[in-house]
Amino acid sequence: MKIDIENINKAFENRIRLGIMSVLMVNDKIDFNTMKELLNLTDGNLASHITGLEKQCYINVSKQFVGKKPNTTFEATPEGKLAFKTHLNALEKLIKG
Amino acid sequence: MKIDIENINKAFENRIRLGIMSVLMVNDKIDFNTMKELLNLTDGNLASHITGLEKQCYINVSKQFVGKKPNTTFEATPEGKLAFKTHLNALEKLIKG
DNA sequence: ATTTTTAACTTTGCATTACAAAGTACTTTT
DNA sequence: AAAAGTACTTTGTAATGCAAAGTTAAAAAT
Repeated sequence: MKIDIENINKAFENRIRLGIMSVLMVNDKIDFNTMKELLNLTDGNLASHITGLEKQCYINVSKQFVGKKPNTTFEATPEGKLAFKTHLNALEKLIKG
Repeated sequence: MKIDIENINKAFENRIRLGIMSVLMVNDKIDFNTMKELLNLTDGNLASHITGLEKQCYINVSKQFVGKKPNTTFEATPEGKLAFKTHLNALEKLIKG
């Protein structure tokens, strides 16, 4: 009865990144400020977690103008979605002994 | 659609502590070395996470002799079980958007 | 009797992480 | 011109994670 702790992805251990990914599994695209409010974060904190996930290629960040305001949006990559699902499976297995 | 990230307990964020608690939800008591092997940890690493969980009163640690060997066992406190369940509920909610 | 092993830590040292707060740059609204 | 919004980056500090080595004490082996 050895326990599978390897498939628990370090990138998703943190609750903020867990939150970000959860949001991005349900919402195709979401912008900076919406995410910030959903998760109740400071700008800097969100930005840094986003950078982390982007570096691992789990999300894509794109910038455009909406009306005349700059707008940054996030979306999960296929790779990110897969990794997150794997993570959730590992979590589930772990919890169910 | 604000997201509940507060009920995600920081004490259980780490995968090792998550593993420890999962094991202790299923197994009433478990000893140091069994836990160590289950989770594939070094002595020091297990000891430090155990100390963390004990300080929060989520687990109890007891020592006795089995045969003639010292034996340390862990068990989750009622408080710990409740906190862990709350954590899992928060996780589930989060994941299901 | 002395060495080795087992159990369970504690300490050390280093690298990483988390996060608030302040600062930056550029734009737009007032 | 001043204030506010968007999206960062930088700074500073504290906490975390973890392997590896060291410690203590009892037990088993030689």
